[in-house]
Amino acid sequence: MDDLTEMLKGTLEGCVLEIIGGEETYGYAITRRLNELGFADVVEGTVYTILLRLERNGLVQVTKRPSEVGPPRKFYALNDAGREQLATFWAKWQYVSSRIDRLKEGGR
Amino acid sequence: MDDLTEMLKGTLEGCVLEIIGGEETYGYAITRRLNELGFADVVEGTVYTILLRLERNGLVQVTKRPSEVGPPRKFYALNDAGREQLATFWAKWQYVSSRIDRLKEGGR
DNA sequence: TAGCGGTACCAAGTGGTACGAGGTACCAGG
DNA sequence: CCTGGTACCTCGTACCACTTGGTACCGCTA
Repeated sequence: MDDLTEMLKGTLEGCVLEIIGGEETYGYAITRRLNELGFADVVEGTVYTILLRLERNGLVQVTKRPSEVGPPRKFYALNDAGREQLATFWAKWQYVSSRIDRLKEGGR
Repeated sequence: MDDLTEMLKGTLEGCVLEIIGGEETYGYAITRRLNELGFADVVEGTVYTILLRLERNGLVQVTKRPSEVGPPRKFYALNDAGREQLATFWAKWQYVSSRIDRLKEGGR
């Protein structure tokens, strides 16, 4: 599937939030996870900008831990604000996707 | 529902394409239609920029017709390239929305 | 021990898209 | 004549995913 980037705007951040909500994890692993999930073209640079934004907006708690196979990892976990933001994201997604699906099924 | 603008990026153009595909129509009416459909905050300026883009990209055929209740209207209809683009849009939407729904339903 | 591939992070700049604000103009009714 | 509805457009802004390029840690192997 080619070039989904425009369609991912506004949703990719929510996806990252959901992944972090599932378990405490770090940027490199999140990228791999997204690729697994079918977002094949999402690259590290993109994920890191999202993570920095989440941190800047106070939605995550960050913990640095050493790794045995490479440089130290920055683990991200949702805080209360993050969980709230995630709920809002899913509400918006539900709203938007249902309207679009309705439009697809012939309008009214 | 508040501020869906980021989530609409990349999908709004497809929605406009779908509306035009349903029947030949014009900018002002498309805006009203989107508002009806639940995209309440979409304003005329947004729709016009999309319509200009569609025209520039050669996806629509444009016909100007006088109106009895105001200034002349610019009617838009899909051409072959437009119909193809619309099909591509729905394929992408299907792809993206299914992956996101899967992520929502606990991952794998 | 030098180099390579995998792991892991970050920064600066680009391009596309929706939106805000404002302007023009046609028309009917009070 | 003036207001409100209809109908079009333009310019600037903000935001987001992406591109490109860089740093650095680690284990393996030639």
